[in-house]
Amino acid sequence: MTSQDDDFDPRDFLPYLLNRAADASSLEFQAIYKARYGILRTEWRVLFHLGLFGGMTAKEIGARAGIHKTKISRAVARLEQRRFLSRTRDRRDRRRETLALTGAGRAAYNDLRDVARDYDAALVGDLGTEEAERLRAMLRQLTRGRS
Amino acid sequence: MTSQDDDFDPRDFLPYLLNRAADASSLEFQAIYKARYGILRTEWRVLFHLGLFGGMTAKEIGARAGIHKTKISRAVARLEQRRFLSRTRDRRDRRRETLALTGAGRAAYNDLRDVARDYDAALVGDLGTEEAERLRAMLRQLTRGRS
DNA sequence: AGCTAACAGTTGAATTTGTAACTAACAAGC
DNA sequence: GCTTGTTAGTTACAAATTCAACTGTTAGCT
Repeated sequence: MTSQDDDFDPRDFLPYLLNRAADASSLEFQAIYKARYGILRTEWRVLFHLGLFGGMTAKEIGARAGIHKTKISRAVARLEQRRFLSRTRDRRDRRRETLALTGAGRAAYNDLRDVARDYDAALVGDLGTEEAERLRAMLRQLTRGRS
Repeated sequence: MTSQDDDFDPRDFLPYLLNRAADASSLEFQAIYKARYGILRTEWRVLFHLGLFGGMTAKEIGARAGIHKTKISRAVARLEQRRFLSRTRDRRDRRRETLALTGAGRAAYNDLRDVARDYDAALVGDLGTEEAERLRAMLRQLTRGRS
């Protein structure tokens, strides 16, 4: 497959384009949750997994979101400090602790979910509804089996 | 625009899907340039801009790639240490220095460009050629005006 | 029971990044 | 020529991330 020709422009490289679009599209939203709740990207992700699925362990969040356990551990500690979540140690298996949002955590989740919805709508507006759906499908496919 | 309904699933959020696909699709390639040349992502990006466009200043690379000048500065320093690039201070404006790949730098660029081409082809294989072109166009559009 | 391996989660040290302040060089106005 | 403002690039310090080693707990095997 490897060729000698000089006909490949790395600016077209999909991982490059994906990274740039990901960075660009995250920037504004990131500024919002940082300003409103003083949280970082990993913390927002933990928040949204708990908001969406209810109680989960750190391990499960990491597995679903593709985030390393040390990052989760530190994000959970900070969210706990800010009283956005609480931990409950499992009776059956005392290594595991189930995480759940507090009232404040759920309020933040609901707020940010709404902001995300609006922001997503703006992006979809740029692309057209049908194209945006195509995009989501392709992004899921690229992630599947590779993460 | 903001709604009270509960009908938005953050797993569909485009920045989230973009970030996951970007991470997933970068991982393998990242492992390759790290293992072969001991370089990081920003260093690879600097390398590929220089390989593609020839001599440029750090500022220009940063502007084109959307990378902050401090990251560029450190990436350039490391690439210089590894003898992948050399600097030439401009006669006309002695604040500026033009960067250019050395022989070793060009060899690394050529090698990695080929790897990138093959890797890109594998991703395109997953999506289909036409869909992949659509994807690139959408990613460029999302980046445009937002970065 | 006693031993070993695996697992959930945390922590410390080294690396990397981000923010702001800095140096050196140029440019424009007076 | 001298001030003031801007620019290219670097650096210092704080914050975040990674990697490996660690604690405490469970499960399996003999």
